[in-house]
Amino acid sequence: MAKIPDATITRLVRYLRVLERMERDGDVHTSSEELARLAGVTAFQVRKDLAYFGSYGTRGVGYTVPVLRRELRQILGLGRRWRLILVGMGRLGQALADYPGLADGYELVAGFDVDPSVVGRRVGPLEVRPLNELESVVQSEHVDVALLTVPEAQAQAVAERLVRAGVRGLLNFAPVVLKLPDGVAVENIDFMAGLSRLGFFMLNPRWREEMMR
Amino acid sequence: MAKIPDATITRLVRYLRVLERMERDGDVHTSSEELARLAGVTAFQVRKDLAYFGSYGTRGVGYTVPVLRRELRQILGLGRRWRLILVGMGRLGQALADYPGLADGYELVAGFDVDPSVVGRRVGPLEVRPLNELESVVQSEHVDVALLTVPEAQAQAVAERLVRAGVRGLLNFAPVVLKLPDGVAVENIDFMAGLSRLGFFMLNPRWREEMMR
DNA sequence: GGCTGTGAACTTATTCACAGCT
DNA sequence: AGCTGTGAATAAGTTCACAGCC
Repeated sequence: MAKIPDATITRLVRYLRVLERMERDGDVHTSSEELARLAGVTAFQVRKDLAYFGSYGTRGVGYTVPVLRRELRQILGLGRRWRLILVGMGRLGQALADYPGLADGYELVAGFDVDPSVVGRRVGPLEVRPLNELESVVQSEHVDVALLTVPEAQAQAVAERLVRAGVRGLLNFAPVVLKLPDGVAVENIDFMAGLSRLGFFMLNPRWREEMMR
Repeated sequence: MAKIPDATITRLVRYLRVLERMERDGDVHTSSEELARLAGVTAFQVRKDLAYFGSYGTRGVGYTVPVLRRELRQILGLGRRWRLILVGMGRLGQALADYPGLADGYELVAGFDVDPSVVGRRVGPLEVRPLNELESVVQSEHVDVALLTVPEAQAQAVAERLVRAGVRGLLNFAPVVLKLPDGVAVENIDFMAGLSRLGFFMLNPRWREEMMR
């Protein structure tokens, strides 16, 4: 099977959001046209993106919202409930701990911090544990993914500990490029990088067509 | 001048980070080779990315760290100090308000919330203002960018208010695709989308080469 | 001699047109 | 007749090889 552009994966997430809204609104039937409009892409793109994975619609008819939704959730790994931990329970970690949207496809099993004044506190559904329990909890609780919300300076070291302990995926909120072995999936949520890109686009409003200088 | 891939912009941010570390470490001189290694890309890519904007090195010699750093900051709009506001002072907003990294190229001028129990409180360097002062502050304080940290349900409406008030850039933390007029720069910081992509990559460790099914 | 800057080759991604089902 | 699924055409982005300059 063909190699899949990772822009496709990003778009699948969008389609899924659109479908989930449709399902909440009670819509049962849709088309590549409508999906495209609501996701802000072209109908060609929708069909091509889906075609990488299979064929989920009916020619001449369209797509059935709950069916396509289920398939996309499957593809994106939301078929299983990933087990997550939060590492770093500062304000960002705390905000994530009781973000209700997480409850959907994920199970938050623990939160860690080094700071003794935070350890033991209850945050959302979690009691904060000391960082030295990290390895044992990752193993005993079969943790899949860590949300890394520690300060920049510690991010690389903590990430390495997590990988050694057996975590397979990392959602990194620190503004550093983590160097980790292959086989570990990493996504970066880097708002400072976003701000810098924003600066560029504001300075160059016509950057899509022509460039400054 | 040529059209610039936006992947290039994302990489420029990385190069800048590498250069800033080099400068802190006192390195004055570098090469496309070294930059590439530290940024995790190829030397060709570094040179091509820079070439879109000008020529900042010396043939046979390499690049001067402070010079290239200054140029990249210029390109990414860090030459000027953007004026920011925070809209939504929940835990995420609060975490951003006293994130020290922001102080660098940005000036946080105000924070807003609807919740009367938050309004008036001091958060980091800010006193939280009521949302109905939004328009007047955006104008009087010449706000460039809003960091949008309101709940999903309000994001679109608040974004529209911000744009009408004259904000030119939006860093959107809500998991929705904002529909806004052209000319407004938007960057999305969407950790739920990141988690979904992570799920895909964990299910398909060889996604780069071959695909499942 | 060595490293940058860049046109040309190649690879990947998107757009399109239409064949294939229902 | 209508809308999906997909091979082929086009466009975009990356890699490369080497010309240009220090």
